[in-house]
Amino acid sequence: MTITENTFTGEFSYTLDAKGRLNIPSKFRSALSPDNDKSFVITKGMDPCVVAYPLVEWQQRVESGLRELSATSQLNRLFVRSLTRFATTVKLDGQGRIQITQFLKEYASLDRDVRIIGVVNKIEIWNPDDLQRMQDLSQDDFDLLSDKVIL
Amino acid sequence: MTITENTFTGEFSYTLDAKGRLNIPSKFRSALSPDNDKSFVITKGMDPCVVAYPLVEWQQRVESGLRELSATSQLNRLFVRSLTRFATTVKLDGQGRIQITQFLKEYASLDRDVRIIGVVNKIEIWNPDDLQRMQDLSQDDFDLLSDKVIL
DNA sequence: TAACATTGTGGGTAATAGTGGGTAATTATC
DNA sequence: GATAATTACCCACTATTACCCACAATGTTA
Repeated sequence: MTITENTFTGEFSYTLDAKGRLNIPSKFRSALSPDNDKSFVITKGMDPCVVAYPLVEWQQRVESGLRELSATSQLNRLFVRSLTRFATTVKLDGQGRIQITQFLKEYASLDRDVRIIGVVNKIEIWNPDDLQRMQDLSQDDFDLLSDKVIL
Repeated sequence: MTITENTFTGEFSYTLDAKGRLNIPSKFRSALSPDNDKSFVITKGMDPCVVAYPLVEWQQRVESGLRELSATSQLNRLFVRSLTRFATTVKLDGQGRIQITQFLKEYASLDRDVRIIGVVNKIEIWNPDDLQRMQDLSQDDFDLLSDKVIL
């Protein structure tokens, strides 16, 4: 399998059932490398959505990054707290679903229908209405960033 | 084999069958280098068409660039989302066909008859009517571009 | 020119994915 | 420590997808 591990793309519609369980798209599950122990870390996104990192991605990129931030700066302390406070490790059940915590459901106003999108190294879980309300990039913004990728 | 790998040229007419499958021209399939694992990444084009990149092309040019962008910047988040949301990795089936997602079919208004064109490092999939409506370049346009390429 | 291989297209069937619900195990509450 | 609430695990159903086989049309080779 040449597909890059722990890399996610695409948008999918799923339903959050009465028990608060949410199916993870099969494509995302198979992209998850085995060392993740079928686990994600879900937390509050910077946008009004839930963000899910593969467990190792969270440990290696996020946690270790936060470790480097000096706690003498109040800004740093607030930032670290905002990310870790609501972070929970969740494991896929036999059917490939995860459990979304009550707090995160409310934060992202997740009801029954949700939209799941892959954002390269992590996954975002949105209320469809909120996602649609997100403004598009202007051409100027796009031009600003277009040297990062070659389409 | 004298053809350059992962380089596509020419225009072809194909049909999207009832199951949403689309044949990829044999010439394009044989131009696809083995490390692509017979896979493309299909996504929304800037024009009203579907664009398909060889998997490694997408990984090297787009994905790796996006990975470097810090998600603490809102602009970056919008940018990454706008590129990955509509991107799906698809693999050729035994007959050399790919599956076009519902969203992309609607976006490019693809019905039964489609036109597939090679655009150097990627492939575009068009509704024949839309493609015809695209105007050709004028001499002025050519002049504007003349310092970019040497023909 | 006849035999053969390749290509584009269609369809049947088995496997998989998404969803829902029951029950036992675990955790929380009083 | 007993009871209630929550979670984890198992089973089940349906729709979709992946895989296989088939065939006509075209191109290629002997």
